[in-house]
Amino acid sequence: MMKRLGREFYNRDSLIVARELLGKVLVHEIGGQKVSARIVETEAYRGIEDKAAHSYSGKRTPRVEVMYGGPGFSYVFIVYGMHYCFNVVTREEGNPQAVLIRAAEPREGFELMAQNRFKKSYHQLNKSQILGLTNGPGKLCRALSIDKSLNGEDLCGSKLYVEEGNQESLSIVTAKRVGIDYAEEAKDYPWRFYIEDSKYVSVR
DNA sequence: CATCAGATGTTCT
DNA sequence: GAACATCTGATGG
Repeated sequence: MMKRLGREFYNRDSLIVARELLGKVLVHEIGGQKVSARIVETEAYRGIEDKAAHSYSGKRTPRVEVMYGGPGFSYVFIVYGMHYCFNVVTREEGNPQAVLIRAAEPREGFELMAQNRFKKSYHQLNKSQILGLTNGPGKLCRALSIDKSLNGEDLCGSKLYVEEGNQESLSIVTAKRVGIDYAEEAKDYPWRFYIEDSKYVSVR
């Protein structure tokens, strides 16, 4: 049984949390079932001063409200009208930062993930479907049954949380964030991180 | 393989 | 109306 990350882990700058989440395991327990995946790709969104962040310039709408709360809660929103994105809220109350979880490697609950993504049994999936289970922010949410009902969920609880992975040494790649062409100079900031040798990274 | 249209909730214009 | 922290299926190489 691995240790669950506590409140203080999340109460730091998004750039630190984004790096340190790599290799950790995202867990969702639903009705006795446990689904989990090893985080391999993240992006930091640094709040008020980050033109790519939903909370840029202190913008405050019902959607982003949870980003203004304390650290260690989930921020789930809908992108392009049909997909969910899962973030962990970082920094103290009033400082609206977050880390987007972009990709992960399936670890437990393969059957449920296969059903959620393809309405098929895991052993019926081809290679490309297996690699496509959780290699993107929307896919990951679908596979792990993460939707808007989990917006604002306490990640220090026992339903949706992150736990330590094995203490391996990772080769981390730093890159530009994805899908934020509108963000002017911020679109080029190197605030995306991924594990170099993972097959589940969304884009290279 | 690559490219592209189409799906559509929330926010902003 | 338009744009968006995306994915899928169709079409052509």
